[in-house]
Amino acid sequence: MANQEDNILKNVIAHAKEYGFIFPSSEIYDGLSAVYDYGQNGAELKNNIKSYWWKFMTLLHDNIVGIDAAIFMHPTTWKASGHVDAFNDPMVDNKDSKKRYRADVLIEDAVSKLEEKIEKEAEKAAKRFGDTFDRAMFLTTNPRVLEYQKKIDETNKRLKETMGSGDMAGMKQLIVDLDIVDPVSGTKNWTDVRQFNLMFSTEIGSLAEDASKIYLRPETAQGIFVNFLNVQKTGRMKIPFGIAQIGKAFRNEIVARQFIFRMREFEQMEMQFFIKPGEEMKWYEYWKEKRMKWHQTLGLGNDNYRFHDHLNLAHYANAACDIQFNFPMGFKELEGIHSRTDFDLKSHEKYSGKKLQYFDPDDNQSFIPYVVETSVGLDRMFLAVLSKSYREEKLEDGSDRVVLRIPPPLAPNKVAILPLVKKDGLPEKARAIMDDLKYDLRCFYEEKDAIGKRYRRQDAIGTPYCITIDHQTLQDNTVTIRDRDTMKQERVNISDVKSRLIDACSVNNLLRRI
RNA sequence: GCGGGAGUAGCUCAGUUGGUAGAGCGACAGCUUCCCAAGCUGUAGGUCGCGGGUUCGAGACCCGUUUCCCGCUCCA
Repeated sequence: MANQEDNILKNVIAHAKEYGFIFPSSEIYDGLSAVYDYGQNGAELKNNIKSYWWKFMTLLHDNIVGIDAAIFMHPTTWKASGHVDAFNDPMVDNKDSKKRYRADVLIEDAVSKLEEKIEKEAEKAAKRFGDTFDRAMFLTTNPRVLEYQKKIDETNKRLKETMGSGDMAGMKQLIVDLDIVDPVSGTKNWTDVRQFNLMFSTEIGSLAEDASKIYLRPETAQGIFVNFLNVQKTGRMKIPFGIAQIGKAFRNEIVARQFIFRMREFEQMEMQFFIKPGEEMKWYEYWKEKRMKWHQTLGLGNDNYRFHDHLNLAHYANAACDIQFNFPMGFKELEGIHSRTDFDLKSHEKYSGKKLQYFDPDDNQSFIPYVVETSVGLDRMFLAVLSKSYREEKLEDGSDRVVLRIPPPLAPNKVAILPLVKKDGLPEKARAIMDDLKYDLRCFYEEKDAIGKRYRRQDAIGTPYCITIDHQTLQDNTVTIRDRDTMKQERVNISDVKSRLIDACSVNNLLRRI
């Protein structure tokens, strides 16, 4: 079973490359780990997914507007968001409690416990010896104290060394040697110590001495939060309202694998919805339902989606869940829906010294809004569509075909224009038909090879319709429309073709069904 | 990050104990005009992932490196 599913992913990856959807980045130089390029068909599919999302947010909701913030942001942004602290320290997880600690803090705590032990020994001795107690003498001669002190000195020395050299293994060994237990679970079941440096950095300013370090954003959300007031004021937005954004984000993942599921450079489609404090659970439920509906309307199969509640909440959230999708490698996160409270705006207020509040004219009070966030991984969405569309079919006549049953509004090409033969004026007629369609529909023209072969080629890239121009076309202005999924053909008048195809292939019509 | 496997034409692969690369499919051009990939003719593609070593000689052997896949680990 698992093996079969592995093969599906493998075949999808091979198909994606062979038909111009996804290529490994800089492949002629052996590629770059966990970085991929979208090819001629992939770029179209990706743009169509973006369009479906963007229009859903900004056309269907008159209280949601879109922005496009820069990838570079002021470094303090990432202090306020919590990313600098969480991403740049040596961290270690306890596998039982699932809690994450700074390794150096754990070790320092252990040292202070040893110091407390020495102090206790000294107090005990002081009681026993009364006035004759010589503390300095005791501390330098008592064997137990000396043992503790030796351990403290040694630990401090090793901590300094490992921190200085970035020796994570040495730090882990220190945790093991000190028998440090997790205060929550009480176990010593630790992961390796890892330097969390998940943000990519670069320098701004071309003069080396003036250059200052800045980060490539690890999430797009902060671009929305820092623009909260700009948008609210210039757009005269009234709460509740949302700000949507599609853009790239970057994370230097330790392990990035599974094709485009986890990449170092990826794209997010995010909407932050600003609301009154106390109403967050209402809106959280509202957006859970809305977003699920958006996914299911694509028609990839409702059983392939499920909610997954977060048990361990991130530092900013008071409720969070994923919409998971049934990928070839199993159910995995496709979209996150988080109730972020006022964590982000409050933090930006603190760091920037600027008020980030909303004045509510109803009760003449200003407050920091709460936020409900929905965030889709665009590349994951792409993988969801591609992997569920991919079919290896056995036809009635015994032959095979590979078809991408991509929802027509998302398909890279909407229609292929195929003259049955390349003579007798059929190509000219076909070109004329295409010239009429090309403003509204992405067309693909081809006259080479047998018609059946051309149909199969279109199946492989997910073109939902093929128009075939034959000799009868020249007589009565009819063509056949061949359906990708049923492979059935229907003869229709040329004048009816355009509206029919637009009906079936437009993103806007898909939106109407949500 | 650790362990295992793989990297030969666009794709799938072959290449016998080391003697300086092949097939099928595909692509392209022409013929054929046949509505569901399989007719005919011809053409173009590879310094065998990269670097080094052993050897008279390496796609084959050794070392390093890189990319991908699988398992473990990890995953705001």
